[in-house]
Amino acid sequence: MKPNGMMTIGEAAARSSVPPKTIRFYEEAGIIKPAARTENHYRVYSDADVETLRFVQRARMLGFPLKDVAELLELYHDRKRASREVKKLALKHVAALDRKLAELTAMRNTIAVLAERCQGNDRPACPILAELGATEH
Amino acid sequence: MKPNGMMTIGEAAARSSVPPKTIRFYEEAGIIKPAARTENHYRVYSDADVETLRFVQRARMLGFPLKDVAELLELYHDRKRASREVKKLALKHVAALDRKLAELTAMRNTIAVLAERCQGNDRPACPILAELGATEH
DNA sequence: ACTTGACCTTCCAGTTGGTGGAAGCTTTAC
DNA sequence: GTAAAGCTTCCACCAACTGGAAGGTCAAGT
Repeated sequence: MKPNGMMTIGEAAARSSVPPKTIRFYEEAGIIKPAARTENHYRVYSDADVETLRFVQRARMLGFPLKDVAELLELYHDRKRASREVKKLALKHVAALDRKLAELTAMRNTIAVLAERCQGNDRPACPILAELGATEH
Repeated sequence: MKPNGMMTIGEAAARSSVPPKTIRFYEEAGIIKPAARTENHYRVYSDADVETLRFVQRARMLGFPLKDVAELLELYHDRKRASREVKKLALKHVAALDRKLAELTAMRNTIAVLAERCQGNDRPACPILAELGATEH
């Protein structure tokens, strides 16, 4: 564990697992505060900034949209937050994931069933194309 | 059932459930062949074109990426195709869907577990934020 | 001292699959 | 006759980055 220190974007990237390009993008997008600069315009990051970046990274890995990540970050830094707000965002995201899962599962099963019925040989007959080309539903 | 007839993009859109904008986009993207034109530059569609659009629409509803839709369409119009090719595309897509499903399911479960442990009240304590802000993995 | 390579900076383009709107021409309906 | 509806093209925008070009800076090696 190194003590507090300022670092360049490259090191902050290495420590947070967020690539430099993405850090700049988050800054531009208003997800994180603009970094301080050295006299030669290099961005400078503190350990606290790295923590923030890690937070963003974890939230993204859980699939939260960036807008929600920004809100979560605000709540994270607000000592007077109500956990109700956080839970609301989390449950909203779970609901969105459930919708997406249902959609993808339906697709997957439809195609898998069709593929199973397809011979997969040299001949043209194919239930997959037949289904896609069906005139009637 | 109307007999064969030429129609404008609006009617083709209505019959195929693919909006005019999207039809033009598919043409621009090379998914479908450029439509014939009248002397006043209006696009003209035949019943066969509508069939093609419906094919594209169904393939998209099953989540096939546009590139794969283009390939499927080519196979669909090739009487000498091997169903092997079609099946290969279908199984590749099933595999992609399975990967996505695994990813989303993992996200969903992680967040659901965290949310369950969150009181969701006025107070700031929150396992969701705690997890996102965790210094150690 | 100088050069090379690895950083950093900004800006622009591309990705995927469309959607919305502006500006302008036709055609249709009243 | 005129206005609404529908057609045309082109440009911009959504998410969430990623890649590359052009140029500035800095540390190390010779």
